[in-house]
Amino acid sequence: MPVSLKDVASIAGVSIKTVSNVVNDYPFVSADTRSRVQAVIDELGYRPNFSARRLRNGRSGLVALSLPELTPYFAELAEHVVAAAERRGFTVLIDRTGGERRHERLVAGGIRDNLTDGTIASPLSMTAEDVEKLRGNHPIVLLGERLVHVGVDHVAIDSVAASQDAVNHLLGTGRRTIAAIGTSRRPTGTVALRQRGYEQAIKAAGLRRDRALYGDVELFHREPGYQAMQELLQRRPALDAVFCFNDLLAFGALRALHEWGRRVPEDVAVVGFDDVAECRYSSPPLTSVSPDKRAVAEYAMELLVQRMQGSAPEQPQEIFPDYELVIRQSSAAG
Amino acid sequence: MPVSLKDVASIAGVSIKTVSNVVNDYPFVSADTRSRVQAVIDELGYRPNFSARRLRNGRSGLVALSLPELTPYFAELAEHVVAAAERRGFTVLIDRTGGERRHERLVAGGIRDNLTDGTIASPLSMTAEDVEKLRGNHPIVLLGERLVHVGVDHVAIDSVAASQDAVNHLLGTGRRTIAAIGTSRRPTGTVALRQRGYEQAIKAAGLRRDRALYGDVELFHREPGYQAMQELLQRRPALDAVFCFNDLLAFGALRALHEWGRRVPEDVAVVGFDDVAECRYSSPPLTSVSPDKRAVAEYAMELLVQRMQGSAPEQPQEIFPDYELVIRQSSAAG
DNA sequence: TTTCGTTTGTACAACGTTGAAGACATCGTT
DNA sequence: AACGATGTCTTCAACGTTGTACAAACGAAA
Repeated sequence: MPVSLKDVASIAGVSIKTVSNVVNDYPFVSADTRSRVQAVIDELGYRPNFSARRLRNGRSGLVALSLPELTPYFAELAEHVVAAAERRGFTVLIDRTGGERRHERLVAGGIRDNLTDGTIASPLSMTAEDVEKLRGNHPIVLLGERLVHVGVDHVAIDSVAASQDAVNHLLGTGRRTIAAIGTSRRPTGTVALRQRGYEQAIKAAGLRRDRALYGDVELFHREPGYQAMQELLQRRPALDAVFCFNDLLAFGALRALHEWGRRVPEDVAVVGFDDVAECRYSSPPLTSVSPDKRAVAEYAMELLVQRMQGSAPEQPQEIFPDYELVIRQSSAAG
Repeated sequence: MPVSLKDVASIAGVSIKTVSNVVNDYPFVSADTRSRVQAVIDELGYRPNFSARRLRNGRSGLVALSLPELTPYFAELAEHVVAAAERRGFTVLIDRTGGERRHERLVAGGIRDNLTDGTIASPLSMTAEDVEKLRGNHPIVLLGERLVHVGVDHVAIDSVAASQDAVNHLLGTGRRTIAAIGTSRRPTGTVALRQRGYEQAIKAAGLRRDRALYGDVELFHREPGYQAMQELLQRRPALDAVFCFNDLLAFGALRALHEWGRRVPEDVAVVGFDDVAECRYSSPPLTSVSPDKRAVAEYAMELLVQRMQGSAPEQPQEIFPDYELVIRQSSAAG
């Protein structure tokens, strides 16, 4: 049923290769032949067979984007990655891992049996060894915090500095009892860095570290943020600020604060991380660390393309795109 | 560099086909041979070549999900579609069309040169003819409102009834001056249906249609919702309810109402559409029409699989999954 | 022992495409 | 007139896989 080069060739009265040449804009085809062949192509509605092409020349033009889930931050990032890929003639295949290590390992292995030419991954639970062992020679670029000692390119903003900036901003508006939501007993990856930034800022301000101000959390979603905020309010009713490790946690926290009758920002200031679109419309609008998502996507694609072309330097690259703290009402001076 | 069947075969001392048989769990392979071959496969880290397989047997195991953009509703829907596909052994390739007709037409044509086995699409600007002409015999299932007279399967909740329910609910809490946000001068697709539902409910309640209560909008985003709400408040300061054609518009409207000092729900009730996660955390939490997204995704995949297998009935199917109106604080009795 | 059926393995061709290499005109030079 | 250069098109092989058809080995039944 599908139309192949052969069909076009036989009708146009030329060889298969000539049709192929027309399709691929090979220069040495006479205008006459070209238009004649093109007419038949249009007539029959020929479309190149992707698999055959890839089988022959080893490139699929596909790039995998592997994300834990399609939450707002990742969705916004994905939009930028798709755009960046399109500019370079690649198609993005978005793979949702659910943060499961088994699935993520599959991805590092070249996703679904070498279907794609390269992978941009934002791993949650994958370990350094997983990446090392499984990627083989499949080009891969990691988004988000670096897994220690992994010889792989990666692109991420400086989470420690950004977190410090966020907490310093809270300190600057006179807050002194600053909680954190998104912490963990055994912090790894992103959590470890943001937690470190928080602690360094607290310490630098001469405040003491208070474990009761840590809102531990399993997932970076709204509901856990809501829960954590409630627990914090029970333990430390006098807290006057919260730094949330991502925006969703902050939205949950805002709801809890509202229910407890705490005014934001008068009683409690709140800062988030990621600066998703929702920040501008929450009540009150949320102050947030805003990574330059476009830059993250652009750098990631650029690195990946270099790897795929083999034009990248030997040693793994690390890129830290810009970020800024976007100050909104949720952290106005109390 | 990559390991092929040939490599495995030569090392294991069997034919290529035997290795293939082991890989594909072909029954008539002795346990002995099987384990020996499997050992070599593991040893060499063999992975089947996707393109070669597809070239040979005509199936890629890929399904395209074509969406205008990765806004919250589509992102949530995508999660469900990915899950539904995974259950059936398919991988989803998410394609972001940007709502551009040119891009959507590409998709209907079998996305990127028959890379996928089928397509689930949520078209924005594609016309009936586009679909008819271009899909060829590529299996396709449409999400969202039906394009008139298109002979293609489609899955969507009954938008007219759902909109009526939403407006009736507002009427039931005593509201009488009910605006709509998301309308259009020349409504098509989703907009047409929701607008019709709104108008029918208004008329059935014996109220008169008031063009000044229509908040026309270009995009279903937060910002246009915000703008539209402001204009409505200028034109009809006494309005006591707003029905928004999706949640993002409603979030924008909430912000505008807040800035104008209108209390929600006391002064103005607000209802949205889609019931995205954000609804439960907005201020106040947003009443919204909640489509059974899981069912939408499940039905769509089921239909698509049937089409791909050729086991679907001749005439195009239409499926209307369940929905419910989830009532939250934003529309509590004023 | 012969015969037949079952189990296990192999050889071959083909899927649609493109790179390499070459055939064949045509044309301008010498 | 012979020559190479150039432009245009073709032939051939190969990418890695699997369906088809068949061969070999084996055991059981006659």
